[in-house]
Amino acid sequence: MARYEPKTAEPRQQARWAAADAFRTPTEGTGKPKYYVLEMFPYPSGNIHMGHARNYVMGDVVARSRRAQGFDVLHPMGWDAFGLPAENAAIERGIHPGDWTWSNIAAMRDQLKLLGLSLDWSREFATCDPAYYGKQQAWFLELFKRGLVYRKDSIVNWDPVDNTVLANEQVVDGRGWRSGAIVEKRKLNQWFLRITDYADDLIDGLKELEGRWPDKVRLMQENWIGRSKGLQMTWAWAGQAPAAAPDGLEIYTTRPDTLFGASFMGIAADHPVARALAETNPDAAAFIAECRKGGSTQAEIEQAEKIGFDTGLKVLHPFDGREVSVWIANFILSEYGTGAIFGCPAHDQRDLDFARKYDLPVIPVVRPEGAGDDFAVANEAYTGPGALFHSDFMDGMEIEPAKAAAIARIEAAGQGEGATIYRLRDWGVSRQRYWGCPIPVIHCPSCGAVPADQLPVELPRDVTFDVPGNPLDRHPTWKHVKCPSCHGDATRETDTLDTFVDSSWYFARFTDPTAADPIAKAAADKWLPVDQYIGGVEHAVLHLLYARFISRALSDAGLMSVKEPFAGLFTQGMVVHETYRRADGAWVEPTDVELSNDGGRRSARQLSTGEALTIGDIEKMSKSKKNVVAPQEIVDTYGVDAGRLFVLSDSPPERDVQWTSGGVEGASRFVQRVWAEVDGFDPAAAGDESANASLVRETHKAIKAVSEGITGFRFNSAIAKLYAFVATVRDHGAAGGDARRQALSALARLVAPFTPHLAEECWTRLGEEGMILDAPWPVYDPALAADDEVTLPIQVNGKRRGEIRVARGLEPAAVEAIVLADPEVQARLEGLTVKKIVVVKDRIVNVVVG
RNA sequence: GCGAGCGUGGCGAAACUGGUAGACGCAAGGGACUUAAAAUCCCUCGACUUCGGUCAUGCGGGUUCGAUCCCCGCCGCUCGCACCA
Repeated sequence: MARYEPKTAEPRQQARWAAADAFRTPTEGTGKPKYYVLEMFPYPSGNIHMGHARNYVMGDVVARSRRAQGFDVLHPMGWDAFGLPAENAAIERGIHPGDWTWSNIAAMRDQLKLLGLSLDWSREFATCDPAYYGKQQAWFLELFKRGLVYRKDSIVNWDPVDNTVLANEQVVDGRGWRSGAIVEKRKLNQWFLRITDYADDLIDGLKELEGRWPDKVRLMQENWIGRSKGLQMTWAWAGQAPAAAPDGLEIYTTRPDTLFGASFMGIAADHPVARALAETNPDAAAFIAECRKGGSTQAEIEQAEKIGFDTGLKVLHPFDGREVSVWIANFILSEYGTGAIFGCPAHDQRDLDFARKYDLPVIPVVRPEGAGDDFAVANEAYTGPGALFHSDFMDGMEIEPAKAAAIARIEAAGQGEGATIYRLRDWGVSRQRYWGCPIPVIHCPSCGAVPADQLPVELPRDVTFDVPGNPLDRHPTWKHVKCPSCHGDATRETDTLDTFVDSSWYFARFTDPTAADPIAKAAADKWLPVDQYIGGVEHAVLHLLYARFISRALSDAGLMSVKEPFAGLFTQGMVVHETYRRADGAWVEPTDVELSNDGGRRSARQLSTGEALTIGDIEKMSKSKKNVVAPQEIVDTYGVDAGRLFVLSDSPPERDVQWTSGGVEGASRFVQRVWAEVDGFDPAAAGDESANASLVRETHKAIKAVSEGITGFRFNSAIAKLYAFVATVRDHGAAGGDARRQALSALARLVAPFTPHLAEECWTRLGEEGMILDAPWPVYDPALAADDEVTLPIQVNGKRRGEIRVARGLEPAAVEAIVLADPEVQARLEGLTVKKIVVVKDRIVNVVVG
């Protein structure tokens, strides 16, 4: 009997699939239902790591099993190829970002192909290809025409050394992540997409994804959009109105019921009234400067003391007409609501902290049940339920009715209206970067911003990175063009699009990647939505929210029909590994480590130096900690199938999996065992009748368990069942003939999604025609899986005391009789009174005694 | 601070909607084969035990014939958001 040799078998099967063009997506009407499986496409950093591999293997298990179940499967792959690292490579190594990116893509494609994934490579594209981003420019202009794209001044994080805007995530402790320079706030004219137009729809749509998206992700998106309902209203000035807000002070509140508890007004340091005051009042200017100095790190915000500045301005209370003073306060956010609030210290902790510091009145207006007129708050604001008091027309009302009453009164007086506001802001998409999709707009001194008339607007290749800043800006000719409208001298927009734009529609382009239109409607209508999307939870908000938004916007523009792009979402865990460290603090990679285990005490030694190592935390595989295992090494040592199996076998897919060499060796042993069973099959041996029947039963149980494990995304359980099933097949040495053939045939088809190369080899060895790829999924027959006898545990007062074997489906009354007649049970019950017997059919018996 | 999730052997974990806790794998121990090693195969493997049992799913209560699963209160860890009015 020959050992299974992955080294020869795997390339052999991959060549077979390639020769048959086996993974090309069926396009003609096959009459089969469609299934679109997609893994989040990678950034071409140059290397496929284990995290990628686990992600794509999961997708491949889904794709291969759906195919076997009779679906036409679309399973494409591409490259999210624009972005900063390419420019950094250009700056550091003098390579053109395009060359760097394309050579990385070539390298990664080769690595990916080793994994034996059932991908339709004919649909591959990279977002940095003008054939892709030109189409993106086309729909961008369509949204521009429809008013979903606009320009406005906005305050951005500006890195003065790199001369560029930084995303919030690129600012670490107030410094640029790359340059280390202190980040400035700068006002720039930027392009925005009106995602806030879709805020409600994006929240409401989440409801329909219940059960198909992780609750966590839906919740994160809901919080991110941050819808709140309240009252937007204007307070009239007492005395002379400041020029910056002649009509009064506009505020937003979610607690209009507490209006009678107002004791001060708070405005943000950036509020127009505050800024105007600073021009004439040096103290105010100094205070505002102080506010701006406040750090932006989390710890600093947490500890920041609430400080304020009394402007001397006063407004009139809308209900009782008293005067309320207006303060500039550091804890008011200028970007949220109107940048101004009314302070109600009794029922808001921040307001209370502020009021205590500046000795402002604290007026409780909501009291919990049972509290009297003397209800007061000390240093903790009361935010619980209760009834209104000290509140005139709202006295005695509960909070919700009081809110409605207050809003009605303000609306009747024409001082404001009920309003819903969002935390979500419009999406700023301008980046002062070369390696991105050019924004296809031409600025004309007389016509303004005009859509480019020639698409694609291609990036010029001849750029340099020797000076900081955007090379498009200083390119000698690229930006100088004629206005498409008046044909006068004009300039191109030199900002490029945020790379999240590139990834917000690629799944639609995959349905027909060479179409003349950005999205080929017929193909998109056929394949979308993506039935199963798989990727990291780190994209829970940004990427997934942007993609949902763009799908809605493009649908409304008539470019596609599906508003909710991902019908099913799965977020997979990371691949983690132990870390090893030398006494001098240097990290050591696993290939240079020898582990030993002395009666449970583990120790590590560096192979190259012999030095003792400290075994450190288990962390995400990363270059900096050197705890990386390359897929290539695993393929070389154990074969792809063992690696594919192991990344899914040891942990539930949504959880992190710890890579261990012992684990992958276990997977490799399983591969050998499967092969040994198949290779040792002797069709001539008929087998023993009862063993045959038993093997058929076990086969059908395995089909059921593995099938359910795969569809339920419990790959680890499915694999455990496969391990157990192989042992079962082996233990049924007395079974042969058709029963054994069926068992092995089912085994091969059940392992196929996980270890496809092995499965093909087995298929051929079993004498089957063609490829297992085209074989149908084994069918589970409940009648064949059922045992005719079951084991019933017998409990006495809930504790297990024994068991009996009875015919399956035996009625409770009959079971009861058998149990009571059982001598062991009788011995146990001696001297006791049986109060009750609970019999759950085919499950358990519980005798309750007193 | 707010929100969500998770706590089960030495380790990763399993247990379908409340019904035999620890499947499967790793590590460990013992044995077979071998001149030896590797590989492979077999056995043991939650704790305690007077060997009949007893205790065990973070801790303390509750509901139930029966709780890893449901409810209440703690403790711990992880993640997300973070002065959002």
